[in-house]
Amino acid sequence: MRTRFSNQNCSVAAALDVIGDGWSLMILREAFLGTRRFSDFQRATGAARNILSDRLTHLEDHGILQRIDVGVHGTRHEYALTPQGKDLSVVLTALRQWGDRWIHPDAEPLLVVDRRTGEPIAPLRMHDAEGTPISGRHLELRPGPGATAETLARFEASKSRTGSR
Amino acid sequence: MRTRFSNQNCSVAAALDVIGDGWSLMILREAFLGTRRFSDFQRATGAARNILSDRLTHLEDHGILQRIDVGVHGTRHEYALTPQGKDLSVVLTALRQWGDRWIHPDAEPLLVVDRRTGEPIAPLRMHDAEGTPISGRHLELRPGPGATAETLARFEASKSRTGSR
DNA sequence: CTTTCTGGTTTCATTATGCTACCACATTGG
DNA sequence: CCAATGTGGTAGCATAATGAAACCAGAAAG
Repeated sequence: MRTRFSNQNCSVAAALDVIGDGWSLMILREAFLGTRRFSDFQRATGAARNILSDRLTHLEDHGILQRIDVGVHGTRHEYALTPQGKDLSVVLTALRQWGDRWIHPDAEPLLVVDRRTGEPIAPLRMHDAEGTPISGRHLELRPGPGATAETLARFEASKSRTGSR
Repeated sequence: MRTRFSNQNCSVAAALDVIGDGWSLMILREAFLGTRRFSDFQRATGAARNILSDRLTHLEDHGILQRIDVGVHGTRHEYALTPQGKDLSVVLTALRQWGDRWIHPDAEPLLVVDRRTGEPIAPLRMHDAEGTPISGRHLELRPGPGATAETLARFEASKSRTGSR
């Protein structure tokens, strides 16, 4: 079976179990462009109908999309982003900006702009608790409140070897 | 064959062709934790050795990792992040923060902290060109300099129907 | 009341994944 | 120097996921 990652005590792994499949992210990309109907997703992504059906159900089960009845007697519906789904815009934007920088430099297919000014938004950056931009070499990962004993053990081990990373 | 997305004139799709597979992101997560050796990646991710070998080669081919000889006579090597690979830290962080918020609320397995202060970094946000935080409803996607005729046509079509999104 | 559209499900061939075993070369210990 | 062990893979095979196409039921349109 396709390995699931959720047992790894890691939010990255947990997120990947929900959206870590290529089609899911393509569906979400379309959802952020305003697509809501099954057949529109199909046309826009090119996914096979069974795969699309499967992924839409999966995203609904995980609270990313919600199915909303539209026709009068309701076998017809739309898929809308939930707040949890909308919160993925940062992930999509991070991916898009990375792709723009390294794969399509100076030829961005799409721009994320501020609709009030028409100006592209700033590249995403990381900031410290006070809001000051922080460079990659000042970042460090360390166990949090949800760390398991296994996670803690791993950090103990690496701390003695290196200064971590 | 597994469908590739690069033909879609979209940086998200292009990025997914490079890192859009579950194992690739798990490998990158480990790389950011300081892992560099084949067997360490194997232990940490649990990926089968052939899959791991395949993905490491793929990531190297796409400029995310570079293979560095270490043993004296060099059949032994390490995989290090390139600048292009390091630039994925925003993507990983976005995924981690989303997973922390929605899947492990109040029980984050790992925290991204500023190593100088030990304080967790701020949640990623989007900002306009002047650096002011911008809310999701003010964001809009529009064709950029690399948009194909097809992309442009699609935006023309949707503009007439709705006010876009 | 027939036709078409939407939103799927089923079937089946093709690919990718995940094990396990195996292998070549290097290093280590004695 | 020689054996044992570690590293970084490949090879082969069973199983699971994917993708294409056909099929289908209910709703809407005419």
